[in-house]
Amino acid sequence: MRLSRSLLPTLKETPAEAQIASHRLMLRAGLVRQTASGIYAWLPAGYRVLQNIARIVREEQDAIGTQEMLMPTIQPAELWRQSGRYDAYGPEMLRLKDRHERELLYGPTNEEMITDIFRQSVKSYRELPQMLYHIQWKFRDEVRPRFGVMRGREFLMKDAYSFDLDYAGAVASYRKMMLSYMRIFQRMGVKAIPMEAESGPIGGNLSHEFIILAPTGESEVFYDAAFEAMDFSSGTFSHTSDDDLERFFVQMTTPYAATDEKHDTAAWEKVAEKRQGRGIEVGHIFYFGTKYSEPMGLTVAGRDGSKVVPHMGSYGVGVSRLVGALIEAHHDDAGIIWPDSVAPFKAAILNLKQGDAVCDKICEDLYASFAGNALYDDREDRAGVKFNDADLMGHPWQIVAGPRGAANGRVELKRRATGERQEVEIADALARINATARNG
RNA sequence: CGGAGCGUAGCGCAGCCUGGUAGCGCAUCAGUCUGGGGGACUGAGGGUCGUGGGUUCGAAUCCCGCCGCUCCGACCA
Repeated sequence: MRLSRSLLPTLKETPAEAQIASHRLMLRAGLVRQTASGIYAWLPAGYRVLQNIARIVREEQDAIGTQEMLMPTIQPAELWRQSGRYDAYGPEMLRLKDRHERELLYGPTNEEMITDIFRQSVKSYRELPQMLYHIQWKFRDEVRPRFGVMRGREFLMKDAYSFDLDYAGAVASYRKMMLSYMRIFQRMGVKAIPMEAESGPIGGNLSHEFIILAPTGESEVFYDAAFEAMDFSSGTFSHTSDDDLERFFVQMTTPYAATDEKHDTAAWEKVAEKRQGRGIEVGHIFYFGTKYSEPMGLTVAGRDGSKVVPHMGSYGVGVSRLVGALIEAHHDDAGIIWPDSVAPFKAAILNLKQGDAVCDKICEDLYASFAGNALYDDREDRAGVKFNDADLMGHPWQIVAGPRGAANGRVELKRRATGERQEVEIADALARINATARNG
């Protein structure tokens, strides 16, 4: 994108409503604008980040064999009556009526709908197990939205659902999902730790929430330093091997990890290397057996012809929340520091002397070589403005083209995360940038 | 849902207490000079003061209602 022709409204001052760092920075960096309490519009740069996060989620879900689909945001009340949740859910659910007075709702989650769809078409044990997911907007009418996109009312969530013939199968699905989640968060450059959780209104009895560490997180967390060295990149564990899944699950659930709600001081005392900090919940997985399949009449024929009620689980990642959470984990006084894998652009190109033939040529050539994956600051502004905006927006790399180096065909390359700057040949700058993994 | 606060130009704010027809900084536009960390000067544009009603000769200012937003606490991907 050319900055001079982009809707990328950076702010020098912080709007009064923003309190925490990520909210302030998202507004100042021109990523989002609020349209109502807890409801946000995603501007071009913010939307690119959102899509990058969704892309990583998608790739890692696909990698363990989860099928992507898309369910609607609006659901009939009837389905929720079948599960018993229509009355149980309470005022957090946004209820609507159409012109015929039919009762509808804006989905806060999709267990009922996926169960309904599944029961219509799947009739035999031969078709199980299956895992399905979609990335779709949800609405929960929070009493008190706050923290920008981290606790909005409308939010983008990846929700997945597993269907297995029995408990053992469901546990395997659950572990695959946990593995997929660890890979997702690792690729986004954050340390996530699964912690045992209450299963809440979704129901069930096996549940973990994924907490990423950030100094401004909402809850206090306690964990064993053993988590810090773990690596989940592909190759370390196979999602098709039961032994690997077992080994993985044991590794994840053996070291101590708890939020303040479930903190056990006696067990904590025994941890050799203690870590304590703040955390933000970005994912939550549940096994809930037949909580929905049973009342909604989902059955398949078993091997012997008898009816089998599938065991289910559901698995959520807060995609839009992650945008805020990643900023909480990666920022400094000057602005955002995007991990390479989710940054809206690979690099920013700063033309320090717009209108200078040599600078313009260098920048135009550079910009063309990025094929749209760079932000070209071609504004008629002074150097300081461009430096500050680039730092604020958090591009992993800045390529600075000014008259000082341009005459010798050199540019300055700055790494946002470290602040390191050096003058290099143009080709070297491109080589170094391309060496950083685009997709994490 | 309990408690508190705010709404005046794109953003940040003053003015309100003690009514007299709106101001500051930044941003924007034009021009000149500048040119490697938010530059300087000159000039210009932009606000039915959230909204409806009331009091008054006169309301941003006082009174009442409504709407919106935020913060603290209880609750949540």
